[in-house]
Amino acid sequence: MPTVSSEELAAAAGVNSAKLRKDFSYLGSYGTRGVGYDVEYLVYQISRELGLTQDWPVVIVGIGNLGAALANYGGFASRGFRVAALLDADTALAGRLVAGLPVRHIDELETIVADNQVSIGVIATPAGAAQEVTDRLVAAGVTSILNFAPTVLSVPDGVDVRKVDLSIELQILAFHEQRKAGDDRPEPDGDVPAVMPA
Amino acid sequence: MPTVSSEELAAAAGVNSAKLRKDFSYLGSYGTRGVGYDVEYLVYQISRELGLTQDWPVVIVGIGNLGAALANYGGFASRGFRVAALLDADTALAGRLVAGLPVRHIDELETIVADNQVSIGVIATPAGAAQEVTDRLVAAGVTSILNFAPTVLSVPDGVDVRKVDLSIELQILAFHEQRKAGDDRPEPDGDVPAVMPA
DNA sequence: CCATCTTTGTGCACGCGTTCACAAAGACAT
DNA sequence: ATGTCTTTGTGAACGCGTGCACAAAGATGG
Ligand SMILES: NC(=O)c1ccc[n+]([C@@H]2O[C@H](COP(=O)([O-])OP(=O)(O)OC[C@H]3O[C@@H](n4cnc5c(N)ncnc54)[C@H](O)[C@@H]3O)[C@@H](O)[C@H]2O)c1
Ligand SMILES: NC(=O)c1ccc[n+]([C@@H]2O[C@H](COP(=O)([O-])OP(=O)(O)OC[C@H]3O[C@@H](n4cnc5c(N)ncnc54)[C@H](O)[C@@H]3O)[C@@H](O)[C@H]2O)c1
Repeated sequence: MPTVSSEELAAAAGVNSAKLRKDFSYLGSYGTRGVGYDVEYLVYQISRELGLTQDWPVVIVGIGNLGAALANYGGFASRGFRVAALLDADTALAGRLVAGLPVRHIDELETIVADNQVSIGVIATPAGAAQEVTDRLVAAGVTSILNFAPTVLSVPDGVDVRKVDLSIELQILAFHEQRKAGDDRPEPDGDVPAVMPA
Repeated sequence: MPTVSSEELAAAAGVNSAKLRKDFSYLGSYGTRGVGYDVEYLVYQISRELGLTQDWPVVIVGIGNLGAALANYGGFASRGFRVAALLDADTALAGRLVAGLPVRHIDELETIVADNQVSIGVIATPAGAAQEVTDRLVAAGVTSILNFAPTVLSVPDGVDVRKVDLSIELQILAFHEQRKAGDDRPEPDGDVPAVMPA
């Protein structure tokens, strides 16, 4: 039986082995003292706890540059996500195949969500349409939204929203970049704090 | 002079006002007791500290579905980022205009990075090419990388990498989704922990 | 069956970020 | 000027996640 110790896993992940064991302990006692963890069983338990053993249908709304790129992304299917439908308001797009799926009109949203029991929606529309699309998704029964539009969405309690914003990612990089440059070239005026958390 | 209090800002941001004041204090004492913060001056100081007052040239490598979508993203320029060049290995793409910029061949990478003092690179190539592209970017002088390819990149010390992974965003949503569903339908067998950190 | 050896599971202590609470600062009115 | 009132800036307490350290579990060999 192939096994792995918390020490090996911790080294591979670059974390402390005690933290790893404590995290695993929240899922139950799946290890064998003196031996380690049964790899296959551990993978299954973690997958189950993370929700990877079930199939999650998702809809993508807004099949423009970004929406099409997302639809083509293979990492989707390989992690248990199935694209139930691609939706767009543009009637000229309707029926066109993107990543092997036909683009359907936004007015089919309610039917598609209900028929496929979709609980996760991806928004790749322009910012101006994002709130309206969100409201329709929520009304149709979607309770998790991944938002790529640069807007803050308001949703009722019980609905989760995650926002992906390229600008913020770049700003974080730029911030560290500035600090790297500043280390050997301190600001001449004293308005920069002497100490600041990293 | 338009001002704002830490209490107002905290309410708007949904955080504790003391935390907000302490955070601001790391940038210096820009507030006036009994009044609040001068909005314009505060915005400038925060912008400067975050590196938003300077112009950051970036290169995007891999102008496929995703790379083109990123190049078209307007949020780039509005936050002080300037796309210095679009690079791709496909010679058929060379010269084609994407978002108003010509696609240039990957072999121009070193020259472009040096000429424009590019310190930030965005990788949107297939996973198989990402490490090779990274190595060339780093060798050319890039010290911050935003990676969209589903691979872990290895870089020397001093180089920052941020990874954007749609699958993980969806997995986080799916995890919470599963917990929502599980609240009213507890698992019959006892292998689910009674308590677990949110 | 007992001894030994490895590795888990976890109590406890430490450190850091968050929050409380208040003295000091400064605006503004009288 | 002096007093009052608002809001900052920060010392101190609190809470939580991380890491240490070790007893208990269980495999393995004699
Ligand atoms: N978060 C990021 O990093 C990032 C990166 C790039 C783009 N974006 C954002 O993603 C969104 C899409 O970008 P894009 O480049 O694909 O834009 P796009 O214009 O190419 O595509 C938008 C699509 O949405 C459709 N649409 C418009 N209104 C709609 C509605 N009410 N219902 C359904 N569909 C509708 C349009 O027909 C179009 O096909 C934009 O908001 C953009 O700012 C975000
Ligand atoms: N992180 C995410 O959420 C997410 C989403 C979608 C796609 N992706 C990933 O982004 C990457 C790009 O996706 P895509 O759909 O645009 O793929 P794509 O195939 O449309 O584009 C890839 C581009 O990279 C170019 N390329 C290949 N090798 C290169 C090299 N050595 N140097 C320079 N350019 C090279 C190709 O010519 C092509 O134009 C993939 O790795 C994909 O898995 C990530």
